[in-house]
Amino acid sequence: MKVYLTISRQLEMDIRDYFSPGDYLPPEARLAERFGVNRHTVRRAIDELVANGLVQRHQGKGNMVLRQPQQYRLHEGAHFTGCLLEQGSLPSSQVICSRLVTASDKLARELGIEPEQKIIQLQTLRHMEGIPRCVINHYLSDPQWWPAIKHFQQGSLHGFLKRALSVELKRESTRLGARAPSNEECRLLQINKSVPVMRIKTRNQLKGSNRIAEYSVSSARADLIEYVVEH
Amino acid sequence: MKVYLTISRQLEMDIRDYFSPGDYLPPEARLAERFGVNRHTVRRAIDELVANGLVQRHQGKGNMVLRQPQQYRLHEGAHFTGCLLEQGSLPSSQVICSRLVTASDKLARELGIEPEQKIIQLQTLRHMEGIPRCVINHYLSDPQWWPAIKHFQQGSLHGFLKRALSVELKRESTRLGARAPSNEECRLLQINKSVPVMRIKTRNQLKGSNRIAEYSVSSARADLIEYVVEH
DNA sequence: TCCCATTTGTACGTATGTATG
DNA sequence: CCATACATACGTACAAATGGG
Repeated sequence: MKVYLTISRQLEMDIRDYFSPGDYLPPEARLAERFGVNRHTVRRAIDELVANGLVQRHQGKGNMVLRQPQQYRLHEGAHFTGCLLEQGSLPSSQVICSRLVTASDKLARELGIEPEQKIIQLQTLRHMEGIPRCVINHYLSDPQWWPAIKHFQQGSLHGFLKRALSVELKRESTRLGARAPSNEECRLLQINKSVPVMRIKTRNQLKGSNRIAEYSVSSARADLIEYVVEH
Repeated sequence: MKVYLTISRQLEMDIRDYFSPGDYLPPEARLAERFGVNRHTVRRAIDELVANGLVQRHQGKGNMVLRQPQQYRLHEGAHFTGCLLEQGSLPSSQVICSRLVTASDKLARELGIEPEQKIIQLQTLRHMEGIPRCVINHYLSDPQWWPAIKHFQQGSLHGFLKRALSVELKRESTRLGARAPSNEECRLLQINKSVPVMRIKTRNQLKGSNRIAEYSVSSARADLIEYVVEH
């Protein structure tokens, strides 16, 4: 029997019984000592856990438990179902970071502005039942909103814009795709590369105008989220 | 710069220039010698190619090239854009197979019928520009349609139903997700496991009734298709 | 800022097991 | 049975990231 597979299974059981998501496994060196094998063999075993999305490696820190083995049966019911049109008005989002950036060519095109202009970037993360499920990058074309926006912490972005700036937004377009997650998405959503993310790109106009005020890209864990379209 | 990454990139270029899908790379030992590195380092480089779906390992035989690197640049423009609501009415679909099957519990639930009943299954594949992009499984709850349906070869299913059976369907629900492709989807869409598929599940009622007449599951290559939602 | 201990990441070397033809 | 080629496992060393003093 392959050593790394038996170790991998033992670690799975350990995780189930003694660890919680967010915990760090013992250092590889210690595990190697405990199992009486070389550190490479432990690494190979942990590779399996990483490939199965159970564990995430953090250089210099350790190997973090993402979730329990019995929880990672994908696509077996118990999905969350989101509404496709609620983007930006989600009440339970939390701001990860917000800053002024210069618009890339691509972003400028989406926002209908000239490249190199300053825009506001806002990154929010949405949890449900304590699990991060969706990360959204909002791009706002009007840098004059910055003094107000930088105090936005959590809740509904569109609600905040209305309250703080008397601005109302109207959906102009919605595009829908899927792809393998970026490294940053893996980190924020606590997944690994094998779990696709669904991506929703929306453009929102200022109400009563046809200028694009906001462009947002949402990435949702495809193993936990399913969207419904309203008819 | 990390050695294994530069080797991996060199191998990608070699594959593009000198290898065809189905070819075998030189043995790892030879590559190690050629690059002046240890065999483990070559293995690590090939791991990257395997993870990107470029190469498959065959113990005792060698490492087989699956496809060319330039084919797998994902999400770099030149997407096809589909409309989310056109399912079943696609004119350019081609029937892969059609048959009478017994409904599983899951399908019965979706169709609102009892399990074990006979239903019609229709599998269609949609090409665009010669590339298979979307495979759809249609399930029709009324087996009496079978004599007519079994002659359906290509075109719009909903159009055919209207012409041949005077039946009109109306969308009742649309659900949207993404996941890694099944083996069958890999085969039909000519992709490998690293390319996610977007899945659209729809339920269609008989017009003027609320019985579900059709349940369909569409799987589209997420690297080539983006859907737009009409407002 | 800098140093240091800890921990993961990369790279080398060697040996043996296992599948293929 | 044999040669070839990939798979696993041992060992060693140093690089790179992290966090605390």
